[in-house]
Amino acid sequence: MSLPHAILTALLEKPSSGLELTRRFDKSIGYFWSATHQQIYRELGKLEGEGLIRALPNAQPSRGQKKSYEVLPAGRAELARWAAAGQDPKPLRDTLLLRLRASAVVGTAGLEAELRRHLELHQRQLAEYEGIEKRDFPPGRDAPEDRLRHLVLRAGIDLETFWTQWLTHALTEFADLPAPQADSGQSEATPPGAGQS
Amino acid sequence: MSLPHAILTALLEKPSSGLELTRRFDKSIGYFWSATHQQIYRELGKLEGEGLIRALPNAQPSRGQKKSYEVLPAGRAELARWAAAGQDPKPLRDTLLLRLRASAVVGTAGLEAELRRHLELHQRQLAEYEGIEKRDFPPGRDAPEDRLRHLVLRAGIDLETFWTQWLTHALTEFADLPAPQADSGQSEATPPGAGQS
DNA sequence: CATTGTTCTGCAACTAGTTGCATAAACGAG
DNA sequence: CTCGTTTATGCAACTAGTTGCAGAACAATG
Repeated sequence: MSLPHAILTALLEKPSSGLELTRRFDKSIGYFWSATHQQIYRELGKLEGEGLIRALPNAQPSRGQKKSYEVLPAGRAELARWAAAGQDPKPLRDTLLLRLRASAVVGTAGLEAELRRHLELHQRQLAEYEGIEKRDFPPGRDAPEDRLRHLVLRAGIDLETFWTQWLTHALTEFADLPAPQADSGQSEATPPGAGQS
Repeated sequence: MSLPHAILTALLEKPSSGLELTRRFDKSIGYFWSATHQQIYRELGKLEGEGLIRALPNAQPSRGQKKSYEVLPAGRAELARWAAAGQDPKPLRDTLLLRLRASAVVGTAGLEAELRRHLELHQRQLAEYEGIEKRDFPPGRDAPEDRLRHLVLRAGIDLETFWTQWLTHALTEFADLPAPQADSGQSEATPPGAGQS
């Protein structure tokens, strides 16, 4: 139940149309809460129905016609309420870790390349974040809202740093592993051409 | 599409009934892929239907009666295929960061307590992981599968470490913020009792 | 002005995960 | 032996997110 609030935040920062929101989600906001344009349109409709936002009056409402929204007081109040409410962090869900664990049973074949690929992706993302930091947060800004936004960006940077370090470490571990077998489990006569679904 | 593979992994490590699986998901596997017992039962049914696992013959099949499963060769093959296949890391989705960003617009009231609470939760989790590390991975083990499992645990430890550090940093930032206002945005006459839902 | 491509909006169907509850056997206590 | 509790299995309905596609306006071009 966070997408509506992500949209409210984005609209408070700047009133926008569905497509503009989509683009902004692809950039800054999407870095920690991604959404497709279909989700966004659907949610805009709901939010309007609930009286939390409204279409800007100037643009006329017809299909294929740009329609911008702004947040109403009720929307702002709801966002404030939600931001302060208690919410537990939801447990991690990571397929790479899962695959690593599966590999402990079923063999590490092919995994190393995958680790390398992920390392590269995370390095790229890290570089992008650091570019943003240099551009948007030069030393010596301290409007409170800048500090908060910087804090969020820091989380992104530190997370990507963590992943690149962990992946690098994982790769060195792999380097001196016995050798990638197709199956290192407690082999119980797995026929070579066993097939599947 | 990872739950079936998580189950296959768990069953390869040790054939189990639905409830046993549920318990194991609450512990080790659930640390990076959580699942409820309903999900697990549903998925066990599907996997059996697809011929990837089968019920152990000894136990009789009646409701309320324990029924254990083991992985068939086809299941092992499918797991190996999946573990080696390419999968992009899916983008971060974190409500706390989102709420922090919202707070930059709508005011930081109540947020500090929430940060503190999360800090405590992450510290607790970190302590638990470290306990497991001490217990299950004493120095000097190097069976390849132990190394892999340790690597996964390391990821958990390092992630929790990251969060505790980031949250600590965030709290010091909060300490010298102007003062938590109910609304620090470009105030446009937000009536105090504006509403909700 | 018909044709084609792009921008912008949106519906519908599907997949994955969650919540709430139902049922059946097993076991212990009165 | 029956009543309540625990263990174990499972269905059904709901929520959130994803995928695939389609339609309306607008702009460029022959």
